[in-house]
Amino acid sequence: MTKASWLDARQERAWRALQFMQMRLTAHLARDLAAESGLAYQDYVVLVALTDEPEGRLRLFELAEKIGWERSRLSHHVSRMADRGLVTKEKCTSDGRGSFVAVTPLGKKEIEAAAPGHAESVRRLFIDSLTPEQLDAMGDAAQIVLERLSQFDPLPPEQRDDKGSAN
Amino acid sequence: MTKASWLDARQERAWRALQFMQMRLTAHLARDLAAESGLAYQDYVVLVALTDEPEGRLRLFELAEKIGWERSRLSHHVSRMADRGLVTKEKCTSDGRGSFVAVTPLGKKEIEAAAPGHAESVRRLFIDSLTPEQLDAMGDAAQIVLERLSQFDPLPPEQRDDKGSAN
DNA sequence: CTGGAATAGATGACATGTCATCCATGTTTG
DNA sequence: CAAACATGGATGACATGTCATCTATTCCAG
Repeated sequence: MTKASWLDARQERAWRALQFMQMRLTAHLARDLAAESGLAYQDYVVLVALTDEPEGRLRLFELAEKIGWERSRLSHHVSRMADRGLVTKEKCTSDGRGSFVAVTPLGKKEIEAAAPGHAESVRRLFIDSLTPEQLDAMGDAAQIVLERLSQFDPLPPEQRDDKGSAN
Repeated sequence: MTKASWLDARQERAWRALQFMQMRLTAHLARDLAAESGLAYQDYVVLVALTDEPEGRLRLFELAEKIGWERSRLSHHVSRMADRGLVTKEKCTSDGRGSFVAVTPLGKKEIEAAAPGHAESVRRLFIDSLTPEQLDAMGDAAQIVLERLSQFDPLPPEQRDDKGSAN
């Protein structure tokens, strides 16, 4: 350890454990998902977000917001998914600039086939390791961090005055 | 929600919050780091792992293990870092196949310049949002998940018989 | 010691993500 | 209404990650 930062041992432990957990967990989940379906984890995220909508479709920017991706990443990825027939792009009539992404029947089929297995993986690899209390504690903590984070986030990357007074 | 999986609402909430936290947090940290130093987050990880060692160097496979990366990813990335003069590769005398990666003075300088700012970001964006108890709880939980995970992990991706009896 | 397996690492082809930029449309304001 | 500006999205160049494969070495069984 020695350096690594100016976090104390405890903080450091927690921080590293979290990072490692995230890394390992997503690698594992992605592997399982790929093995049991033709979907990459990213495809899964997109498809869930879409099928989750009553219309089965969203404007690109809304979808990006919903899943927390950058616009351009989503644009690229949706194109690739469209090539594979998992989604389609539809022009938006009310706003000439925009488009919708919509799940196709194929996409729906794939996601429905993949979801139970994925959920099982999540349970097996993550949820089942923890008590409900621990899980809640993690969820609550994550929520809190997210809320704080959003106070910083919207700012254009410039005006951070660190030691400042606000918040 | 409706579909999304076979997790109950609580589990789902926690799981999603964690994922989002991770995503936002690392994006933010990477942005801060890049703004304040010439380092990408990945560079930081590698350099910390190396400077953390008494010798300032590690075999590639050890480094990969330590930071949880795939070999090939590390190999590529170390090459790029070597091109930038942050690390060097040294032949291993005791094992003709292997090499060491070692921090260079430049790498050391950069990491030392970057570390305090990064630590500050971690504190500001993550640690300070939580009580010490919450932080510990997260760390402990992550540790537990990691340990369970390692029971699955070493298996070659094939022999998973899901509904099986083991564990 | 020798032939086969395992290991360390490099490499190239390809998939994915990021960044800057561009275009078209929409929105605002004088 | 027109000129400036903002927004949604696409795009191409480039950075990064993954996968399969290759080479060189080491290890191990006979």
